[in-house]
Amino acid sequence: MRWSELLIPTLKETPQDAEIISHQLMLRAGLIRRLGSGLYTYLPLGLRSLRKVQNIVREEMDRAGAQEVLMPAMHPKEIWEKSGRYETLKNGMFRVTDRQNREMVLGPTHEEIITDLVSREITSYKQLPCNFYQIQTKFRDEIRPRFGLMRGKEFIMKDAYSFDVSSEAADESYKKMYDAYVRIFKRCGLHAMAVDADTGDMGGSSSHEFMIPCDAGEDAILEADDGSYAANLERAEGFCDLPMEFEGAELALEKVATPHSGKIEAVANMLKIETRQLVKTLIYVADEKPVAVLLPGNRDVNDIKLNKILPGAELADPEVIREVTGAEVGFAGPVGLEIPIIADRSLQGLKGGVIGANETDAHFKNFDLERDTSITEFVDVALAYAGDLAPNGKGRLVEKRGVEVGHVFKLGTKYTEALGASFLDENGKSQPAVMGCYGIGVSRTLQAVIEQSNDKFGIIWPISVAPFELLITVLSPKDQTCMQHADDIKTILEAQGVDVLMDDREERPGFKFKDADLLGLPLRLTIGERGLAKGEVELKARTDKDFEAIPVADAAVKVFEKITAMREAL
RNA sequence: CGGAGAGUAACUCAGUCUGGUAGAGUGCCUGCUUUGGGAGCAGGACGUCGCAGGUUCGAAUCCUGUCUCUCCGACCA
Repeated sequence: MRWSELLIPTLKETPQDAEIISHQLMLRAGLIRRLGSGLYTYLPLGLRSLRKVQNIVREEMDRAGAQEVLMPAMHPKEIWEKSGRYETLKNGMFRVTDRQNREMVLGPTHEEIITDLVSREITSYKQLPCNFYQIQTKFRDEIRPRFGLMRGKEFIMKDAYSFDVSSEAADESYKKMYDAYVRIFKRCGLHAMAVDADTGDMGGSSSHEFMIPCDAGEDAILEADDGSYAANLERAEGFCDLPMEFEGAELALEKVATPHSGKIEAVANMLKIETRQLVKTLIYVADEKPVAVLLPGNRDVNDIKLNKILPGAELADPEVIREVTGAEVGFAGPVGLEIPIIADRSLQGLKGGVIGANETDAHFKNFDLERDTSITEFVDVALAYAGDLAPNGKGRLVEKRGVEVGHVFKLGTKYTEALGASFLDENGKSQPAVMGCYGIGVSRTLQAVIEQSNDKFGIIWPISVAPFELLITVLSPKDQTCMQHADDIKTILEAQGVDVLMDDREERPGFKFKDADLLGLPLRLTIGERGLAKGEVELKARTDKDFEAIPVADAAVKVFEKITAMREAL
């Protein structure tokens, strides 16, 4: 196509409201424009790249045996009530009413919808396994949309749903999708990593997120330095160094005065000890009953883990704490408490610790966890930190940031039971199908590509998702010979299936080169009078420093070779 | 929703403290010159100063309210 016939509004200056590099470049290269917070128009170039990502996704889904469907974006409220998610997701959904005053929601995801379909259409084990996917706009009333396409109120997602006869079979389907995801991100030119993740509102037993490591990422990841383990911080398990024995391990409990020291740091300073020698005792209320949660003094509670152990638990109010411990906030300790005590597993074997004395302005030292108290349960409830030992005992955890571009879940029978998606097995017995769901943020993936691949001049597109594969920069569009050569080469290459953009604008060369680098198409062919005088044109990859002069007669062949090689490299 | 900041030309911003003719650069239009890394000259078009109210002889500027956008936290592909 000709540049002069496309809307490619490049910007010399960086728009004010774009913070991260990929967002800035998407605006500057004329890929997208904002309508409102979290709402973007894809301009011709942006749409071309988006389509390429979609096609890669489509090819790999088809290859993995999934069938494409397209479900409505607008759903009756009732179907969401069946799964119970109308309540849990309420605030995150856009809700609308029709003229009959019927309540509808704009779909944030489609587990309920596909399961409803499957409950009607899939009735026999002979029809399983099956896997349906769609590529569609999703609507979520995000608390805070940000970073352009990274988090929008409306975004394009590929969502797939598998149904199987058993959880073993479901594991197979999960594996297939997992492998397809690895291929998809690789083909998009992304360096993705899969990490253990929390299932959140989706429910189910386990999940992996596909993360693109980059500093602008919204998620924190902990990865073992030998690469043997990686997890979202929300989910990560880490071990502090064991055993936890400190000075005074053999001595009896001894009360010490700690006036005005209701904070871990203050006590540690006063007693001249490390914070990890202290035991943090937090009083929670779950099911209207108080529970004590014990952690090393230098650790914090992972709310997600805690919520799994004590659903709905919230930190107790000061009055409750006074009632339970008989002391002001800050002096709680496990000795003498009459409520259940759960302890983080890293405290196992603690000797010589310091705890609150359940008395204002006093602590105990020489605390021995096994000797001095009885723990109801040891659990993993602490937030993991960089520097912890990985759960497999190999390697130390290192923190990274990442963009979540995909998430695969094993859902079990949560939705199939709620919506009655059961089938008859070989014995004529009715069973709920075992489900999995698999999402890719297609529009987010597109931006992640740019976030991961750019330099100070602009985008560096991987050829698989570049809006065009080749840019022909015609330096003298008014010169008939230049234009004729450019047109000929373009025609030949287009006939061979190469996506060609020809910069035929009447602009000065420097201006066009700057735009070329900003757009970042993988290969550039420069045709100018100066080169043509020697019968040459110039070929340069976006990643090359210098161009290569080639005879104009060989240009089309040479470009096709290069493009083919670039395609094959992905 | 809590915290921080910003709304003035298509874009980047000055002007607001200390009220008195609406500004610059970039971009856009016309012409001439120029033509291998964001050219030069000349001319030109473009503003309800986010919106509403108030104070004042007079408001972009002061006051009140309100809306929008961006950033930091909880949500998530």
